[in-house]
Amino acid sequence: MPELPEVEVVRRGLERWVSGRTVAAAEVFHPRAVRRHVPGAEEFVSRLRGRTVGTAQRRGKYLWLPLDGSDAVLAHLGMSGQLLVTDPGSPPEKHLRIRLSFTDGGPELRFVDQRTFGHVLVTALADSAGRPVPEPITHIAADPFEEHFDAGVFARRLRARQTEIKRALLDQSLVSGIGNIYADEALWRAGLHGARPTERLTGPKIAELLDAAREVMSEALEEGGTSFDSLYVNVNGESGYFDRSLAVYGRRDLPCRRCGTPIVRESFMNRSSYSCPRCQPRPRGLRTPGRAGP
DNA sequence: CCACACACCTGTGCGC
DNA sequence: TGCGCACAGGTGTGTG
Repeated sequence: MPELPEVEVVRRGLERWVSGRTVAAAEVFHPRAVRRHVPGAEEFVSRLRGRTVGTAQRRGKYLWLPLDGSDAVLAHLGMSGQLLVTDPGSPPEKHLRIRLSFTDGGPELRFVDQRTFGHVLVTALADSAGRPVPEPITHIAADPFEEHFDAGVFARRLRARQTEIKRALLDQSLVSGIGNIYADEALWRAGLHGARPTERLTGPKIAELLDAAREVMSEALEEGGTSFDSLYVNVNGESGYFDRSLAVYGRRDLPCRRCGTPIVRESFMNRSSYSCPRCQPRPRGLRTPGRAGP
């Protein structure tokens, strides 16, 4: 379940191991892995041959490798995607989907993905929110660590939404990089229940929430990325498993680290939300599912 | 334009 | 032992 910190760990790995090298050949082992590459798998392969990779880039949960010229290889890891740097001769992984070899005969880059929610494609770059990004992700908002991220614009757009705060945090067109785990953690730090209506949040509270999101993701990044199962592996194949910094996620019935109240799990958007019922009281009245408004 | 439900996937763990 | 099912959940698409 890679979110921003995990993806950043992968980006750093790509920058170290892949940037500056020239692709000798690409192979696609599963068509679903390149389903977003509109011209098809064969074109994907021919488009990559002989191209030299620039400095690895990231926005939110998306990664890309600029190519000489004006396009880039774009990747999203989805739920279970991994980018592995491996010895050229090593045996194929069970869920190996794409392999890139390089002209220097050095390590290969492999895209391995069990659940096939992730994908890779080659695309042109376009301008978005102050910098060039791959065309298919121009609708993805800047993440909170980008230089051009505008907290004022974020607060204004957030309050204009008629929705709940956790939904908004997960909306990558509003702010990118935050997934289910760090959304819960940021909400806990800010003392907000995920069902709080966005329209009634104050400017200072939104700023506090944004700071909390930045903090929790920075801390996870320092620890090498967080993930809740063994599926997430960084670019060198090492597990990014780490959960010491998590205060609520996956901690049902365990004591809140702030007040000791047992953490509760609630179902939300077909997934789990964890919160402290004392530190993060559920809003009363309006837009509580199954209840009439005042 | 906006909000939301749902499809897309596979492996794991649990109850019966 | 094996079967069925809930669960993990990010994103694009379709619907109202």
